[in-house]
Amino acid sequence: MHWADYTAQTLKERGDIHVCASGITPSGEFHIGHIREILSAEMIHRACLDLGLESKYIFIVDSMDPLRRVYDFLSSDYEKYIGVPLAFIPAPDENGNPTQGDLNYAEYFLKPFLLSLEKIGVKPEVVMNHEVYEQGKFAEKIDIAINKKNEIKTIIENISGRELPVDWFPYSPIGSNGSMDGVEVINYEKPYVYWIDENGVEGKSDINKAEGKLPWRIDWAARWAIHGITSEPAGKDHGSAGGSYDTGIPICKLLGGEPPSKMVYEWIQIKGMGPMSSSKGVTIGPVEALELVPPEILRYSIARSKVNRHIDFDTGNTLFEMADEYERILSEASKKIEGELSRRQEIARKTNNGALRLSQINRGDDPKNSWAGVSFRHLALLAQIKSEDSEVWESLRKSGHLEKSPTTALEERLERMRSWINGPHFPEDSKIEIQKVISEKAKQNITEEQKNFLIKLKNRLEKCEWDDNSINNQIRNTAKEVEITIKDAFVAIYWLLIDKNNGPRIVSIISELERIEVVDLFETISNTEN
RNA sequence: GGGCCUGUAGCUUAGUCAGGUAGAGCGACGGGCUUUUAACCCGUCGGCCGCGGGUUCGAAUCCCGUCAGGCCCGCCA
Repeated sequence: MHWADYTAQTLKERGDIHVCASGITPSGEFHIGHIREILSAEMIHRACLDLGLESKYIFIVDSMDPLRRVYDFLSSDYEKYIGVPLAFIPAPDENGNPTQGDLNYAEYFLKPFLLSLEKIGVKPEVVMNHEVYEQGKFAEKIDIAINKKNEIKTIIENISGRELPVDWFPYSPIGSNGSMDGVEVINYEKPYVYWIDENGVEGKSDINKAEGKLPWRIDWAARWAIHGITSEPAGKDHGSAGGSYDTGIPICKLLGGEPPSKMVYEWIQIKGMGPMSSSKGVTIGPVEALELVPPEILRYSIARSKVNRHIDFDTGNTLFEMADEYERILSEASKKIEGELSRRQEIARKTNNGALRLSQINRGDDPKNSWAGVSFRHLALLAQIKSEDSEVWESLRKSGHLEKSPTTALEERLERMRSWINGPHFPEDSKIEIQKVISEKAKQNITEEQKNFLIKLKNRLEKCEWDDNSINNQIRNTAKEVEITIKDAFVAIYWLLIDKNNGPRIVSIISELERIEVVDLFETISNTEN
């Protein structure tokens, strides 16, 4: 059974109404790791619906979280905003300077991310956390937290093993300069928290407004209660013993809520580069990813892995494998079952089908409609030697991959394939560049005998039938005639045509090219000294 | 120091929650397509399931121990 279905089944025991949630702090560019946060919850949500439960999916944006420090992509002008909630800070421009517009910092980073989510079919109910504070929905929980300050302190200290300062207070008010840093609480009289900030200014914060916030560990527990969250997968940073999930559970109960059961997902890493980190520039943005990877396959990359396994996000060779795996599972799903399946095969099939189902952009879409019918590898090959899409379709019809017109799924694949090929992530060894003239490297690698062969071959290619069969025959016959091995003959052609000593079946490539193009290239070899 | 996760074929892994003869993909190798490498098709090889103990008629699966790798433990999610 797929992990999302399994989770949904577990949730069913708890009740019939569910709220699945994700929470992310918009402190910088969103990256592919955040997609896992989102999709883990969203897939559970879909699985709940598929199980006949009532469910909604909310995406809580931690817009009330303060700016921690001046990140590398920000100018030093942001110094003054440290400690200020992200919703109350102006968005940066492309140079990292604060802008004058209406857009705040949180929205600035959120907006493009939401667009990407739309493309992968995620339609969350977006909750801006600072608005929840503004609406006074946190007030009751803040009041309880302050009244039960010592109990909460004990929970945090016992479970996390961390010692809190003597003047610790379960609410951080915003001081006179807008920052929560260095503000000391001096009194609480519902609904006001009285404080003195680092400039010596005194003031009060109304807990019914966004004039301060709960510290993270309590904030999280409080929102479970406020929104009635029943499922919130969290990154493994929260999952370790004594982490915020562990303290959140008893705190949530203390605040009168029923916490979700703990679920921890592993992180996505970029292959060979360790964990995703905005500050180190080790990121692939969802926007960038979606330019390369079809949306259902991006979803599949999350759906196929169990939550507790880390994912190596790799835009190189493994992308070929993953995309082809998607196609394969898809075609297996529609195959008729022959004979009895063993229990294990049954499980595998169910899991795969679950992954396919949850990978669809729109819930309920038939996975079969996303079938492209061509492997990524083959498409990559064609996309590189055919500049016009129509030529690609023509070739696919010839090879029997395509009957009539390409499906939308296939058209979109080709479009992304082209941006993948032209971008920096396409694997070097999969690149095929048809040469216009013989390269220096090729000259050095081609012997005198091979050169003779190529010149002879050119003459024949000028007039032979232009199909795989006769081109191949010309090559073999010519090789025989000049007495070089078939292998040497092909190696020479590879060097001339693609500047490498091997590659895909070269005859097929030649026949896909225009005769004139090939002959012109062959022409350039006769002018070389060896 | 505390804890989490992972360890199954060369590589990526399924199967572990519900114990019942170890599955798949890729790669490699071989073959087919009058063709030779990365399009298509078929086949073969390949696993003391990290190691040691225990429970059981039976363990990859449960229990204990052990080793190895990855990761988390600041109001950073």
